[in-house]
Parts: sequence; structure tokens; C-alpha cells
Amino acid sequence: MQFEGEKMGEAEKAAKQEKQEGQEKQDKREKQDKQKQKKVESLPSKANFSEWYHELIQRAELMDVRYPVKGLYVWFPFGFKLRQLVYGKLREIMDRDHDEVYFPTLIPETELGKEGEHIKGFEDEVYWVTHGGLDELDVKLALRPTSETAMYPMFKLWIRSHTDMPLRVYQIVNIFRYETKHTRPMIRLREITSFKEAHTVHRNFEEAEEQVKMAIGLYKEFYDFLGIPYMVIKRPEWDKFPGAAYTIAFDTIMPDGKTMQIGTVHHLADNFAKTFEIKYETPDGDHSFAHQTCYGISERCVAALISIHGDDQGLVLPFEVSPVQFVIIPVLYKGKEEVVMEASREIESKLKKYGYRVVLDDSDERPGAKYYKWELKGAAIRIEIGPKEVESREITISFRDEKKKSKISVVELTKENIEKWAAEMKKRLRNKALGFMKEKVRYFDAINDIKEWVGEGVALVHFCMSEDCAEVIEKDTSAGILGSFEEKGEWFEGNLEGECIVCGGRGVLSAISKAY
RNA sequence: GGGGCCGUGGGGUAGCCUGGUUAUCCUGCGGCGUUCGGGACGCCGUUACCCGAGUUCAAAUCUCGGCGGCCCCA
Repeated sequence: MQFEGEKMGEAEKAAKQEKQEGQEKQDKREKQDKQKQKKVESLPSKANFSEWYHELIQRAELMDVRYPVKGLYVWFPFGFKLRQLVYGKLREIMDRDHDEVYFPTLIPETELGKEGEHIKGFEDEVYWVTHGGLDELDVKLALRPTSETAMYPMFKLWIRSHTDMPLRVYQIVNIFRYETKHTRPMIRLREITSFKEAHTVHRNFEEAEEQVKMAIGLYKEFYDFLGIPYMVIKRPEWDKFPGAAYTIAFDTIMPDGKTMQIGTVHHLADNFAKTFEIKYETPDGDHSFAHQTCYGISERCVAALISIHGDDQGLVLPFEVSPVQFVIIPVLYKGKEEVVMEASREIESKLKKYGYRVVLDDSDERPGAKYYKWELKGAAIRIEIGPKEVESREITISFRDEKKKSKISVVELTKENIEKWAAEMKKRLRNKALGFMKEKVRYFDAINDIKEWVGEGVALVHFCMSEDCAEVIEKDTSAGILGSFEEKGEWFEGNLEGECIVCGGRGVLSAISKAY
């Protein structure tokens, strides 16, 4: 709103300028220059997503991108708080039926290389530790690119009998991948700092498959909680996790229309069990290979969170994960400072007693500057208290995602009401994000029309999943096939099955996009 | 995998082509004062030519290499 006002002002001035002469013209110019300078201070528009993201991450103090190694970034305290709050929820979900563990960062080459498919998938992006001090190591050590090969040799020791299963563990660790292309904070990293990886072991394929479904359910709960819409998509054969029987991914759509994978669930069947000899004794006394699953989420969940809900002013976060749930801005008029501060502190302590994260911003800046600052940082609810409010025992309240203020009585600031407001805000965020997603998804039954669209959003087609047909599509559209829909979202009304857009054979509903 | 562009205070930039003065402007940051309902103002202070080698009397500027960043194509 602020922006539109500014733009209109500029346009008006431009129009007038043509009619006017001399000194006045000069004045207008100067004013315009001033306005331009003001714009330098604000974020790039979200329409320019790449720049917006880059700037926001630094200005909101999420990450410092100046660390002198490509693809490695520093979490600022504020950013790390957000990370902790988001991962707190993820932990809560995982802890219900997984045990948290910790496995080492270093994996010997001999283990990493055991599973043929797996190592082929990672060999060009593994970091190696080759020396201990000045001595070359006999067996090189890999910085884990993921932990299957760290865990499974141990699982072999842990799993003896059918009663040892199901085994469900997870860890939240850093992992390393030698990315050569365009790295960016939280999205493409050389050190993924916040990889939540779960690994499970089961008696047979079916029980592992049940686990896959359960994992999908957990991830849905997580992303629903964050108000992030997603597509649940089965990756094509050629794009599954190296060593897996199949892979199911969560993809979301970023503001620029590209998709981003924000979670994966893999059914490993007994592929790894055979390699690592994870065998167990059945009730009958036979021996049988276990079946496994693994599933992961990285800090891309935070990237998605800020990208999807954020606006031109900065971060917009659900109340539950915002590092600052309430910001109180005292409006200090000369001579009335003390009463205003007193009332502000009263509200602050009341909210803190409820257990909320509260900041009373009594810094030297003017109120307007503070509004901008805390909007940038995604403070969920803002409370303004000035002489007027003190007089009437009211507060002025506004929600980050809305551009309106309202006055309420101090007594209405109850825990019950706050929870209600938080829930309403969540609903608004989710609906807005869902609305955006609907706009970004389009069905096509002719291949020629896809190329143009795919720079803007996701193309849905019916597709037979053959690699030959995929090549045709990828060549003609210069976009990739994400895979087939595991389930149809509420945002699509067509059929799951239909004729393949390339060969006319039997096809299933599939997604095509440019992906991060 | 291939090609192109760039690196100047904490952030954003001018200067570079055509080598030579005290390196430009905005913002930020620290101090003091007046202020405070959507980015206040005054005064004072503060900080930079990515690293290394070369050419040259002289390099932010030219050349090469490294590191880092951005964009395009596959």
C-alpha cells in the first residue's frame, strides 16, 4: 500500500511536470530524486524475486553471505532463532515415534563406496578428507553428503531379530556437497547446515511402504503448520534417490514460478540391506534382509517459508515461528514519555507472562522507522502505545500480514484472543499462498504451449513416464519433469489419468517445471 | 558442460575506456542536541580500491593467475 501511494505520487508529478516550467520544474525534479533515494532504502520488489531474496536475507539479519568460501553462509542470531523455532516443530513431530541419534560426520571411503548406485549418484560432489596433519590417510574420509553409509554398517550390528524392528531414528546435522553451480543461502549450499534425516528399518517391503506413507503424513503436517502449499510427487525412475526403489518428493512453487524440492521420502527396499548385510532372524528361525526407508528435510523449508509468505516489506511469518511475536512501539511525546513507557512495560510484562516472545522497542528512532524495521523482521503483531492509548486504556494493534490498524481495549489482550488471532493469521497466510499456487499451475494438452508458460509456473500434463518421451518434453520446453502426482491437490480438478502428451499412450498426471 | 559480465568503506555506487590532485554520492555506524502517530533534522566523528604477480617514473585504472559474486545457454 505504501508503495502504491509512492508510485502514484510519482506518476502524478511526472504528468504535472510536463505542463509546468522553470523553477517549479526544478523543484519537482528534486523531489523525485529524493523519492528515488528513499526507494534505495527499501527492499527490491518481490516481483524481482532473486534480488528480493538476496537482500531480505541480509537486511532481516537471517544470514551473513560474506563468509569467504563459496556456498557457505553464517546464520545470524536472528536467523538462527527462526531456524530453531521451525526445527522445534519438526522435532516435535519426529519425536513422537522416532529416536534422535547422532552419527559421525566422516565416512570412510570403503563404506561410502559399497552401494554402487548410491556412490555413482554422489561421487562428483563429495568432499574428501585426505590428510591427518601432514600424513596422508590410508583410507580417505568423506564429509557426509547424507548418512546412509554412516548409519547402515551400524544398523547391521543393531538389527539381529525381527523384534528389533521397526527401528526409527533421525538426526539433524550438517552435510556437505561440492556444488559447482550457482549457490545461494538456504537453497543451494555446499554445507547444508540443517539436514533432518530420518532412517527406518522394517521387516519387509510392505511395512517399509507403510512407513513411507507415514512419513508423507508427517511432512504434510509440518508444511501445513507453516502454511506452505506443496505438491506430493513421485520422481521418475531416472531422478530417484541413488539406491532407492522409489522416491516421493514435496515440491513447492516459488514466487518466480520455479519449483523447489522441500522434502523427500525414499523407499530403499532391501537394496542397502543387501549391501550392508542388514539381516534379521524371523519368528520361524529363517534369515531375511530388512527393508528400509529414509526421508529428509533441509533448511530449504526456511527458504520456502520466507519466500512464500514474505512481501515487499520483508518477512511475513506465522505467529508460532516468528522470533518476535509482539513488538511494542511506544510513541513518545515530550512531557508524556514516562506514562507511555509505563503503560508499554505493563503490556510487555503481561505478554511475557503468557509466554510470548516480545520486544519493547524503546530505541531512539521515530515510530515510523520502527514500523518499517519490524515489518522487515516479520514481527507478527505490532502494538502501538501513545498518549491517546494511555488516556483511554486502549492499545493500537496491527497484524503483519494486514495493512490496517485497530484500537482495542487493554482488557481484550487475553491469551484466548491472541491464540484466536494467531490462528486467523495462519489461515490468511495459507489461503493467500494457496491462491498463488493455483495461479501458478496450469494444465496443458498440447506440448507447444508449455514452453512459454514454464518460465512462469508449473505445467500439468498427462505423461507416460518413459524416458524417451521425457527427452522430447525437456528438449521442447527446456524444463524438467518433476514426476507424477502421488495425490491430486485440492487445487486441480482434472483426472489423474489420461493420454500421454507426447506418445498418446497411457499417461498419468505429471508436473513440468524449471526447478531450483 | 559451454559462454559472458563484475569485484571500490558495514550495504549500494561514481571514477577505470584515455594510468598522475585530498577517490564521488547515498545509506549505515558512533557521539551530542532538538524531536517523535508510517523511513526526522542539525553539528561533530568514522571507515574502502578482493589477493598475488607483472608492465610502468607512477596502477583502483593496463596484463596474467587465484579467490569470490552475478547472468545466459546446454
